[in-house]
Amino acid sequence: MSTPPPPPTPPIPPTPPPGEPAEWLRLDRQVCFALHAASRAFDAVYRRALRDLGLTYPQYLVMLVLWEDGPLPVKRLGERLRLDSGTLSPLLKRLEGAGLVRRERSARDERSVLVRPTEAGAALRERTAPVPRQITEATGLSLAEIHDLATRLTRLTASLDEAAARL
Amino acid sequence: MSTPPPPPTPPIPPTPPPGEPAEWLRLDRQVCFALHAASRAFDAVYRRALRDLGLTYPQYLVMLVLWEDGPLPVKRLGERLRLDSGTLSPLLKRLEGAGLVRRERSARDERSVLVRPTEAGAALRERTAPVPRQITEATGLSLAEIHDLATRLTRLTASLDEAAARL
DNA sequence: CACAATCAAGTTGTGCACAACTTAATGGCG
DNA sequence: CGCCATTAAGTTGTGCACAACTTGATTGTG
Repeated sequence: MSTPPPPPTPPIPPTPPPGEPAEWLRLDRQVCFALHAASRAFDAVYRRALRDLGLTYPQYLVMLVLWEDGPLPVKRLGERLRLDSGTLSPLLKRLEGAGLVRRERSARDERSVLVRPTEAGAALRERTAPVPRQITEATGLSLAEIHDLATRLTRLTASLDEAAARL
Repeated sequence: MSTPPPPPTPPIPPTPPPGEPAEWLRLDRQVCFALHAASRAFDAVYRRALRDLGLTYPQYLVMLVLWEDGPLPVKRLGERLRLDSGTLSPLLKRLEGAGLVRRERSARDERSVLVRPTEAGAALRERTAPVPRQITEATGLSLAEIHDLATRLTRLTASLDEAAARL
């Protein structure tokens, strides 16, 4: 290894008051560092929780959607997960290589490719049962807090999307 | 571990309340999707804000640290940013190729490499002045809300790190 | 009907992130 | 002193994410 795995030294002062416009730089730094770090920390926890199942975190998200919604065209999968074909195509190819999904071109619309869990893919669902609990426990948050956080983040994402469209 | 009182908690979620353990799966899905999506949305906004400067978001974070702290060895940079040499080495090589930093091996400790902004790198700082404001505005949040969010995320990251170490 | 615009997937190229490994310098301890 | 564990940085390989592009099917409009 090259650097400490979890020796987090968040560059954040103990109690920085939210204040004047001059604080923008510092606050911007804080929130972007914090979100970036949180996202990577989440990834790390999922990686460990999923490693025995042979799934990466994004692959797990794909399987979750397929388990809940059933077979979907790549397009819809991308809408659900906010991912484009440039990301999904190779990811799905790997899932197919692992025998977890099948891809079949739609007869109705030859452009569309339906992604469907295989038997093995469906069977894997049971083995993921302990994962959500592991994750929620790892957050150290109550269910109410998790729910609140998810809600805030969803709203934040909507604002950011809107702003990105204007840039 | 229970976290301190969920601060103001101004916005009550428009979605159903958190409930029993049976809700874990759904909540886990919500929060992991939400955090993943928020992180990517943030990246997208930064990407657009920084594109005329020729910086990626992680490169910008590196420059921010160097601007604030001055020349640092790769090791310390990695501690600040939670990144290891496997990520930093090629990133720094690109920054050096762009003429924004110089890397010089320490005479005192031949293992260590000091990263130092060049003139051009220091000059770039002014051009990034509008970025923090653009980002904070894109979030649609008040400074107090941003501060609160950053605090929560930092705590969350600490919990996740601790849990990851146990897995 | 023809044909241009649109659309779904896939491909290519760049960059980030991390695990596992290598290399070289350092420091500690007998 | 001599040797070995540790350390810093870099390298390699895998996978995700996205922009820009290609290919082939479909749709809409004259």
